[in-house]
Amino acid sequence: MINTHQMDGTDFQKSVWEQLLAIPRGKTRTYKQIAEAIGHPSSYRAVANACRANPTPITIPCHRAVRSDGSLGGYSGEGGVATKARLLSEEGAL
DNA sequence: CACATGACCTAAC
DNA sequence: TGTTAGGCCATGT
Repeated sequence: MINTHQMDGTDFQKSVWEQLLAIPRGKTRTYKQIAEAIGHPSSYRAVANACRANPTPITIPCHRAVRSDGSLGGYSGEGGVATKARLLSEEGAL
């Protein structure tokens, strides 16, 4: 288990990261769904920013966040969206 | 405090 | 199906 509360960032970001960690392996959630999950249904923009501001893409499965259209969106980690697509493919979410 | 940024969303053409 | 335009919110400068 990982304590997001000991990481750097605002409470909002911590909440977002917590939801990301709550996403089961092989599954994907839209940014808007995450926004609703943390109690900020209209902050989907900030949610995407929180993911981008994610300090540890390794510890946090930020690659499980996709767009409502089904597009991958983006990825700040190494390899960019290419790595994101590969990770999802490895997990069977693609 | 005001402006600019971004891994977005929805509707309209 | 692809593109354009407007709205939306937390963060950083």
